[in-house]
Amino acid sequence: MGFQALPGFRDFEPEAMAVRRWVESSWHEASRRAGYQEWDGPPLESLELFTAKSGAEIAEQLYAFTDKGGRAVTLRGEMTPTLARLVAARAGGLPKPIKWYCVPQFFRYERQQRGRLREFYQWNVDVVGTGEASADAEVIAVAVEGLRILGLEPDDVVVRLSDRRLLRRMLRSIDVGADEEADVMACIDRLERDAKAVPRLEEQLGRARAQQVLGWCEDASLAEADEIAPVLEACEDFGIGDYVRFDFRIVRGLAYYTGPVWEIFDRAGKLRSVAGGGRYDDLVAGFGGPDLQAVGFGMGDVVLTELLRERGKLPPPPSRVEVFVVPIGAEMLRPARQVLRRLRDRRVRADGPYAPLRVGRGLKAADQAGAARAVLVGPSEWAEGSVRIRDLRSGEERVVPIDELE
RNA sequence: GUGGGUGUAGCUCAGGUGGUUAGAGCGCCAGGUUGUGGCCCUGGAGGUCGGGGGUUCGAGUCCCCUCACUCACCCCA
Repeated sequence: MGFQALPGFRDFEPEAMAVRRWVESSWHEASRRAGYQEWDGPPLESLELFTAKSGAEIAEQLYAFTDKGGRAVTLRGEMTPTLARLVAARAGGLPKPIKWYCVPQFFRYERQQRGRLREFYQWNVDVVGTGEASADAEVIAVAVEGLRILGLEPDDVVVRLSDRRLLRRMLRSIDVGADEEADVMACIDRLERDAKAVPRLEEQLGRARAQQVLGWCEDASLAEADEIAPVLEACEDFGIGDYVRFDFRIVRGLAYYTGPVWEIFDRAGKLRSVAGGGRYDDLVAGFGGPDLQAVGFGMGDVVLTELLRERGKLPPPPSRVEVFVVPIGAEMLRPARQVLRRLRDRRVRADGPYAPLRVGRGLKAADQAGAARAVLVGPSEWAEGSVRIRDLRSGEERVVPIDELE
């Protein structure tokens, strides 16, 4: 059987690579359109950077090991600690708001399943240094723009938005204390996918209060709450109203969210979330940096690509070259190389055979390379300083002087 | 880490209750002759049937172990 990629790791053969680049290019495009600058950090970090905020247990989920210098290190499993580190070190000199994005590869030591591997690429977009709802809406709009560029529309995906402050306020109104809050939130978070969540909620809160919580999950009027309305309003302005919907059940697992939280799902609800984000105003300070508010999101390539495939949105494989040069006879091999060189100088993607071959095979190779045109370099035309250009689709041919070839 | 399902050529899959040199389609390569492709015809390469062990005269087919994939749990930064 030989060697194969480690579990949860992927090979990218040209076809898969083209898809990855296509997805990534939409991420770059959407980021740049909104004025975000790309940045990156090291793929290997000190383990402590990750355990400092998340606790030692996080090491179980990380590709952590001891390096040859005896340092406890880990492949990065997320970007937030690195971002916090950079911002903590440099924020003083940077104009606010800081609008940064990155497309790093992450590693997580977890059992793989659909939509979840041990290695993946994730688009991260963050705004640091403002608490305005307009920033929350903008990062959502940027995420949606990335999806839109890929051809995903409101009937393909939905942004479900809630707010930690609203959630906390509502729970306080039925006397859920700070100590029970985390457990109750965890229940709400899993109401959809876990049948046992409702009984557990009733166990924690009693039947009456649990019913109230379930009622909020169906209550659309909560979208008018002070915590939610400004974000929704700004989303309307940014033209993504059709994509965004208030949903009380969105909690997000992370403890560090402090305001709006949201996740993007496929409309069919068959896949894991495509993206998730929210406001984390205390995190930068928590990493020893200045007190800066922040908002951002992450979008992984794995679920997104599955969704695109399922919806039939993947683009056809790109052609390898535009032009294929076919020498007619062995003595035309050298002229064919010179033609290739001329084309490539003119930034035309062009290819040709290394060894003599029959014209029929040459045209077949041209077809397989995805070329739109074949350049036939034959003795009679070459003697007059010309080549024959064949349109591979229509079959039309014309003789063109080499000097005019481009 | 726990449990269920699956594992035959590059891809998609056939291979009743164990029986001779394991098959098909697609793809790939080469011919159908030397200046014209996509169709068609012919041929070829490619598999230690995920791996190891066991039962048997004989295992792709049965049993055990292991690895991988997959679904769920866990977790989801």
